Amino acid sequence: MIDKLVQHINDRIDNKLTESDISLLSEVFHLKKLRKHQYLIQSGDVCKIAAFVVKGALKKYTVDETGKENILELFIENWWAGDKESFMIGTPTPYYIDAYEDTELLIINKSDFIEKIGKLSFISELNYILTERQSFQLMKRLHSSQTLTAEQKLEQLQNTYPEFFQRFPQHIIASYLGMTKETLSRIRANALKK
Amino acid sequence: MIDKLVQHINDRIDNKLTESDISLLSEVFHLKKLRKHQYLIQSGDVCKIAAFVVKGALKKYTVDETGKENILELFIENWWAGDKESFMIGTPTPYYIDAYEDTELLIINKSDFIEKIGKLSFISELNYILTERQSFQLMKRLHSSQTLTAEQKLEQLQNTYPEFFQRFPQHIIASYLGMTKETLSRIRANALKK
DNA sequence: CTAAAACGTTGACTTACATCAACGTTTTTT
DNA sequence: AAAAAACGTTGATGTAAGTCAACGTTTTAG
Repeated sequence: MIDKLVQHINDRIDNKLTESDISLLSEVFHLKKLRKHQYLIQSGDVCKIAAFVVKGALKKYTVDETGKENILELFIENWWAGDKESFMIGTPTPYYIDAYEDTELLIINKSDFIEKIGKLSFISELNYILTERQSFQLMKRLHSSQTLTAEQKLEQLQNTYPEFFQRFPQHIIASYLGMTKETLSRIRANALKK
Repeated sequence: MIDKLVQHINDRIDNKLTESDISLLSEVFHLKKLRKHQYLIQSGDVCKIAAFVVKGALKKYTVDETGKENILELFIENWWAGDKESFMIGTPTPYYIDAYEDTELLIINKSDFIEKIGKLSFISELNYILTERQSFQLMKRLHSSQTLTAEQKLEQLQNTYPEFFQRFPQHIIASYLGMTKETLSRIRANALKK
């Protein structure tokens, strides 16, 4: 179970993990299973965990006054799910995260993170790499959100994360792209004609 | 000149800079002045510098086929201007950055960054803090971009960065918010009525 | 000092996308 | 196996914001 996390880390850092690193990870991360539709976090919670997705799929979203879900991130295997700002700063999260499929996570709680692994160099290194990549991707998504047509947004997602289309239904993809399911449906029907 | 940078760093890291840290910074950063409308970087360049804004104001934007500017970031005093992805990875930047006012920057080039300061702990710490904050802010901006009305976007910006309204004309603010200058103008006229 | 840009506003018109609603199909639940 | 929920599509209609254009004001440049 911990193997996928170990490999995830080894793929990203300079020096491979040692046996003792790995046994420390096994100690502080524990397995959590979520059934489809179960929440990992809910709006208003302070996010006290970081979660690595071993298996399954989740979505991160807000809910507006009218009850409409607005999806910000989708997570599948080898992604980290959670609200990093809430986790790091301790502010209540505005997001919900729930499992879209039955899901297995490796969870670490905040106190273990801070006391036991937060200061290890491989964790800092990983954390930095992931945060930096996250910010590069968000900059691109913001730019796309502000400049592309619905059709271009779809095309871009098909190029960057084609796996999402295998894992999530269209109304979820649509929300992630900031459009309605009807618009996405029409665009796809249109694209097929060409 | 270096003082503002020193203070910027001291405000963000745990242990204050030593005299030798400061003299190292003075050595690797040099002052660059940009006249209004001058470019700091242009689309297609590999961004080989990081720039701290001592005085002035800049904008970061793309230009589409029709020549329309699309502003992604605005920089004023105490911000870092540049394309971090291009700087770090060495890919050509898609952005232009130019001075909107006469501007003074403290510049460090990539080789000095890597060889002389990149591995210092205060630089890693600063870099991490700024990158993390950037990613938190981008997440919020993405969410706003996808969920708020033009009027709500304006209101939010007035709350988060009121100083922008003193430094940049409305058509620049409008582009930063992902709307046209006409829309921004009408929204403001409307808001006044209330 | 004068000309030229840059800026902001307003009106008329257009458009991309949202909303609302109905319906058929597939998947899940019991 | 039946019922319910989730999903995807299509049509009719609405609307927020974009486009185009004109014009007055302010700022900048020669």
